[in-house]
Amino acid sequence: MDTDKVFKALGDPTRRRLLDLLCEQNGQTLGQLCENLEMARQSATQHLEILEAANLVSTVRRGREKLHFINPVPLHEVYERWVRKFERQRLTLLHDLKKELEGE
Amino acid sequence: MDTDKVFKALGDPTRRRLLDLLCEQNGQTLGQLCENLEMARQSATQHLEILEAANLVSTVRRGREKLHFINPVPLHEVYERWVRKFERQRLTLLHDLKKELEGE
DNA sequence: ATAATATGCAGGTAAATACCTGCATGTCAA
DNA sequence: TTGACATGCAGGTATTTACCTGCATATTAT
Repeated sequence: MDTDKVFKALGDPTRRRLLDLLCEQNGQTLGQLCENLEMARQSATQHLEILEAANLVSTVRRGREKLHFINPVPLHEVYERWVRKFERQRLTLLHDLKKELEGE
Repeated sequence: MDTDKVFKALGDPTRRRLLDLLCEQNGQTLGQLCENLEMARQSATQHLEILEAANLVSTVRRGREKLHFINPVPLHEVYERWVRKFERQRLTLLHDLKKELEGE
């Protein structure tokens, strides 16, 4: 997994909106997705390319249409490998802060 | 929580590195953090300001030093409110894909 | 007091990013 | 086959971003 691509992809609100839309209804076409965004089709295409490069979205052609499917695996991997390690800190934060303020 | 600020903050590898450094040792000064980055102090300062604006880092002044503490709460909230909703999709993805390929 | 240290502030530049318009290609339906 | 439709491709621009240099301020130690 390319962690940087995943985080960069998630760093834009339009792309998170696209993932939201696919979460509501998976397998939407480019046109369908565009109806819910306030931007030109080409802009949406670029966002979808970034999501696809991050492996957050997979596509399948059906005739002249392109269907988009969400892939939640990278999200879960990001959580497993990156977010969880910080959760331990929640318990020790106040303790560390107090110690530091006391001059260690 | 400002979701956009959190995601934008996490979208940069230097800022994720800073969070990693704080995870290893909480409460580091700006100078300590800079020793582990290959960039000017002012650049690191800007990154830390972004992390602070996203509430991922809190700071405390001690004399002429500025101590930085990681705050994992926004990360956990991002996970709770945003990542979890996509996990359900993991089970239905293949099913949806198959249905779509068959022409629905 | 003064020198060293830690950080803050004010810009300036180059690259990345997000957006667009215009035209081309491929597919379906009448 | 021809017109309508869905998407692809090639640029162009304006904003944002990441980085820097130079100088200012505040704190500590001698």
